[in-house]
Amino acid sequence: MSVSDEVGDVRRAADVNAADCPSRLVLEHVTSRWGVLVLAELLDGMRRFSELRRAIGGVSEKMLAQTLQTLERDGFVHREAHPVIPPRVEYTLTPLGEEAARQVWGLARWAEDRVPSVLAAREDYDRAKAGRVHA
Amino acid sequence: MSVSDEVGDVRRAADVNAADCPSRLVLEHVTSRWGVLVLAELLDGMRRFSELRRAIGGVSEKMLAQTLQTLERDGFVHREAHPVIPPRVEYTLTPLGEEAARQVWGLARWAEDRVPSVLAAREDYDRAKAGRVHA
DNA sequence: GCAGTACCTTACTTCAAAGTGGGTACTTCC
DNA sequence: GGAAGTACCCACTTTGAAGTAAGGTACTGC
Repeated sequence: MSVSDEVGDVRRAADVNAADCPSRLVLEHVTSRWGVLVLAELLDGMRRFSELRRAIGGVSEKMLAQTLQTLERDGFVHREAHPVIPPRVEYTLTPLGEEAARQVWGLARWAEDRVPSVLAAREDYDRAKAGRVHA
Repeated sequence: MSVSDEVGDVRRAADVNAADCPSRLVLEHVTSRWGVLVLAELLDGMRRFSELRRAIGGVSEKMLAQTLQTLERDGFVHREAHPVIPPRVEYTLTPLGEEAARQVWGLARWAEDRVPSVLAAREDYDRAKAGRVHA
């Protein structure tokens, strides 16, 4: 008899190690290629669509729009469209989104810092592997 | 004149917002679908290949092997193969990998906790959108 | 002597993610 | 009056990530 019988609720039910757990999707959305960068950028404050596009190198309009929609649907970003000409749409983090953003921002910062270590590790690995092939 | 002229080194050069920055790849490896789960699992200590396979629901042998190789090459995971029969291979985190694992573990935990909030947000979003269509 | 175990690798296939190029509707700038 | 800016959407194509299935080794146990 497990912890959550009796009622069909989700007390402690979420488990990322379960293949069909919804937490997997939540995780995949915030750690997605562009999701990470959008969240990190928004941590700095409100941004317009084209500001995000310019800030995040290499993102296409399509992917940015798609990423923002996913994040909005999950309740991480708030979208405010002003019915003016030219169109003005402002994106901000929700409290929930700020929690996520803080974590991925840390990760992004860490990745930047550790680039030299990783590059060195890769060289070691590749050299060791090449050596094994020739031997 | 920028901060890093004079020498061709990489002082403060890493920037995740630059399309061609290596930090992008580092980030993508640790935040990859299976990478997150492998790192989080290894935070608990040494694991064998088949232990990881059993622990992480839904991962195929191919993807697990591939993920472990990527993480090993980047210097996050240490692989120790014992030449015995049947083969025994032990995976552990390197100090660098532990830094990454701690962060993604936090993210995984957070995702589990926030599943109800996200599910609720999605319902709101979908309901609002459906309403707009019918109106 | 065949199944089973452990740790993969390779080949083939599938499918979703991502890029490309177009269009919209309206305004301001030159 | 033509270009540029704004915030997208849509259709199409390409890429690459992932799943499936099979093979391979060197044994152990039945």
